Amino acid sequence: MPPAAAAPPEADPHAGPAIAARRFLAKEEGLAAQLLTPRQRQQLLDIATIVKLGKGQFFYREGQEAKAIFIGRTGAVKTYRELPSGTKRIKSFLLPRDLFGLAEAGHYVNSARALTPASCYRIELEDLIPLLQRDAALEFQFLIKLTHEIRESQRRVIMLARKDAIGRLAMFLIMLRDRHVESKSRDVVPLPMSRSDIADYVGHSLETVSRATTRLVKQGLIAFNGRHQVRILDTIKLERIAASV
Amino acid sequence: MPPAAAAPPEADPHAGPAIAARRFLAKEEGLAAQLLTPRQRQQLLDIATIVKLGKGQFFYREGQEAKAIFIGRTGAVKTYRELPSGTKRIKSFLLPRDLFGLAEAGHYVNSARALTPASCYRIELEDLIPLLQRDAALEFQFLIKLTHEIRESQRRVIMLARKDAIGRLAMFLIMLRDRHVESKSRDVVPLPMSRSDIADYVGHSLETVSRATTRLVKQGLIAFNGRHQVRILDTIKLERIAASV
DNA sequence: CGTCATTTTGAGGTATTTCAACGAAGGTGG
DNA sequence: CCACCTTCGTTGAAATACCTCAAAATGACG
Repeated sequence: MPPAAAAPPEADPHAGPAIAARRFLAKEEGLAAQLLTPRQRQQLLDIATIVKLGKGQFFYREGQEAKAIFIGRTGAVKTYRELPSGTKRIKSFLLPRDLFGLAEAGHYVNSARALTPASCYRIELEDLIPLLQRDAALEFQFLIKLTHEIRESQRRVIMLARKDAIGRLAMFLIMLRDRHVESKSRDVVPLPMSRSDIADYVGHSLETVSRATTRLVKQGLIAFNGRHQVRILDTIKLERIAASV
Repeated sequence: MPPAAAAPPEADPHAGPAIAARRFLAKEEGLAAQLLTPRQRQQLLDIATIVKLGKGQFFYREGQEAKAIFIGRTGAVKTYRELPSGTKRIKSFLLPRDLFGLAEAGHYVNSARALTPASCYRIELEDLIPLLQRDAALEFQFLIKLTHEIRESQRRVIMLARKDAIGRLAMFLIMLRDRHVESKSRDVVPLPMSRSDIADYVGHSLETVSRATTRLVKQGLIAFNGRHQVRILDTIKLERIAASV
């Protein structure tokens, strides 16, 4: 999606919430980071600390008191929830610029763990809330972020509604590619998560995902550079598969 | 979920957005209608018209220009999207108090159709936007509504991740029961939608859903009063099935 | 009360899951 | 730096569950 043309939220001091409403109701596109003014960005940086974690380490765990929110900076993070049965359900994969750490009733509802060495901005709620109180436009940017969550969730519903393994995988790959905007070659997509994480996310067994990737490779649509990097060889066909709902 | 204890948003005229932020970040519970002050409610009623439609009629169709939002009043509504392949994908079922008609780029992204004779409040964006501009707290109530959408979407993801038909159906029924707060007996749940709508929603074929309901009936967990009303006979067991992820 | 759409039930085909074993990769310690 | 060990990924075969096609039964509606 091309970024929505949007007047800077701070153009009119009274416009913040109002524009917010209009945007929400119109479901505008746009990542918060892209819409932040330089000053807003600086304000956030001023109160943010940078947290660097090694692969497998936790930013926070399910049930802990939620004192801060996080924004991806480098690397990749997954959030998930342990289920009574012991299995875990992946909730989402977070890349740079993604906001995570939203809580329910003051506690984190899932755990956030680094998939690769990762660094994130950590912003204490204690510092953030007063800032948002003063800047409705900035607050709005956070709300925009939430709409992002809605959309991701809905895309995932569409994906999960498909019954064929290859279709789901194709959608997953396309989704990942579209989120990974790091210039370079658009068709080389990093796959920082494990196959079993993918399986969890797309709602199939690990083996099924493995077989599906193998089939895509054999059909010449994708190729692997190691296990954690895919190169999309035939975008057209892959997109066709992903779109053929 | 019990309604969140919340100070009236209008207590402090400047508190609107700030409280909004805190609530969002803390993911408080609560339906907009429950949090609206009498005055806000009246303001909305003043600009709302009531639309009554017969079963099967459309509140709006996919692609139409979005000029108004709707809030369920009586009856049930479904929103769905036609897919290129001709099948339709149910996006959600709307009950009284539910907000729907959010647009993307000024147009409705799905169609809204009455499942039963239904009436809804219709609020023209033209009238709503200025009102929201004046009342940040009211605006916030609309945003709260959106978080509701996030949550429903996420619950659905959990449901779709399950692989067994009975489990999905059980979750669906519990979900519906929890949304249908109409006092009376909590265990009699109206099922205004068709089996094929359910099938679409839970991501299975119509026949599979039918077989799953039959099995639940034979196990004595539920019983039907006609096709559009279920009575939950064994809440404990049904919830156990729904929860056993 | 009859017609039509919806739902249920049945049987066969197919895709995924599960169980199991093998192979590859990554991490650790010697 | 290599060897070992553990984790992760691939592949195979059998079992299971769902899907599709088809026909009968139920219920809705005029």
